[in-house]
Amino acid sequence: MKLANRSLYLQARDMIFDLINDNLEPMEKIPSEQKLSEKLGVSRNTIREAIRTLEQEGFLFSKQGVGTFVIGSKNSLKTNITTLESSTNIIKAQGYIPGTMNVFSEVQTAPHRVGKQLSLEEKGGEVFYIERVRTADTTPVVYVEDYIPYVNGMEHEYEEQYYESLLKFLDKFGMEISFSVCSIKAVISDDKIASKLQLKEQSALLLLKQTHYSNNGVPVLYSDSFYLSDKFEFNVIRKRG
Amino acid sequence: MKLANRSLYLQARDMIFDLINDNLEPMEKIPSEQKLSEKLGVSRNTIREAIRTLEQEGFLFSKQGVGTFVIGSKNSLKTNITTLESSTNIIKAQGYIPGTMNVFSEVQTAPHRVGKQLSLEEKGGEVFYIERVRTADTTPVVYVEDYIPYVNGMEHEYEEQYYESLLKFLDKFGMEISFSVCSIKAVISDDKIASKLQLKEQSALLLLKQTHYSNNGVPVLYSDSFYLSDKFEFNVIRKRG
DNA sequence: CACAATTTGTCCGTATGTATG
DNA sequence: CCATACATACGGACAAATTGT
Repeated sequence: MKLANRSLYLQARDMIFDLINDNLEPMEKIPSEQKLSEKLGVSRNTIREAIRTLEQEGFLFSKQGVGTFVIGSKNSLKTNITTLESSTNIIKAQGYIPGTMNVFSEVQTAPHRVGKQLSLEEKGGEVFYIERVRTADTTPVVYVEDYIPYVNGMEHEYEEQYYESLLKFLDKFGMEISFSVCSIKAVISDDKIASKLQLKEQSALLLLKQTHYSNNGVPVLYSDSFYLSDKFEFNVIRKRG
Repeated sequence: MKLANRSLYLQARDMIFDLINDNLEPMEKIPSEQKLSEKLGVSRNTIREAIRTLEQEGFLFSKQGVGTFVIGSKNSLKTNITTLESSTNIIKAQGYIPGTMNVFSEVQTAPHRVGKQLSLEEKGGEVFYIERVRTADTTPVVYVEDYIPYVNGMEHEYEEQYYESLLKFLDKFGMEISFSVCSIKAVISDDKIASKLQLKEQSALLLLKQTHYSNNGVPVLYSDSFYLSDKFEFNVIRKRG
């Protein structure tokens, strides 16, 4: 009972997801696990996996003895912060056309706080530093500083084609990102950031300080991302412990 | 095989959690599911449930074919934003003594945006409004505005003992909060907030706009919380989709 | 108030698939 | 090719919560 390159429970997730978006309203009850199991021809456990996934994504919640209900559909939930997405996809998700400006990069010695996060203390501590401004419909909306543990010749590989997707660039060096540990802060624009983002007055920025890890648990990227808060909305479902 | 009032997999979770905090360093490998299954005398499925829970809490990550590793221990991870906690607990978690100042409350007509979130359009749309400043070691750190669908006589029940825990107050009215849908923004302090939080200069604030739901999926509380960002750190583990 | 029906939650066992070294 | 470890999938059984009779 094995199909496609997408596991059964993810196929079930997709079907339930479509059901939510096409036929159900927020707070409406979805069919029972038993019914879905029969309807989709998979075991109840597989359905539970699918529902669990949609719960984590913030679309559903379950109540023992009662049922499983829709929290929000595709359109009601914007950017879920627990899902690690490229700025490109985040900009797209908010309905804009993404672009890139003012790219600057160089090989440099890692600042102390960055070296610490990337475990570069012993070795020379060199990083490939990249600075970018991302735009939405040509308006600057995000300023990002990336620090990547330096690999010889890396700077020559970084070409215009990679401006838009750092993730693809990192893949080339066997640094596939799996997850990030993210600290969320609010800051007020200083002169540097105001200039980068072409701000006329002081603005509130959402700062995501992130250490990204490969699927081996090795830190492969540290980044500070400054999002213009009036243009962006991050969401999260918080559950009582 | 049923004990206590805490399910087996949660007991297993607790034991693995202790193992992490007492014996293991970040990025270290924990024993295999098989070993843990034998050691704790439960099925591998139950161990997987426990590990899954700790993954969601941001303490572990697993890699197929390799093992499961520690991301951070209790002390390295501060406030995980995906866990819904009272301000009281958040302040405690950051190492301060919590307090409350400037409590103001009244029954009022719900502002439009609030009424919409609480589905109060039809009925008169009255809410019990509460304004509080929370302190950490007597320094103001959070300003909160709460809106609760009004129940007759509610304002007379709201006494000093509930200043610290709105959750307990809501329990009294059968409005037990189960989860919240939270939108994260950054804002600059305006005159009102500056006065409430006794700020001398413009400050960056982390704004959590939250609609809280009971375990029946009924919205029972809308709140705007303004956290002084230099005092607080919210964390989240973001995983690639 | 008691009881049954429904629905999700927990737990077990087993088997096979997939990734890594 | 093999051993190890996690991932997926099936099946069954009973527990716990809620709702209706």
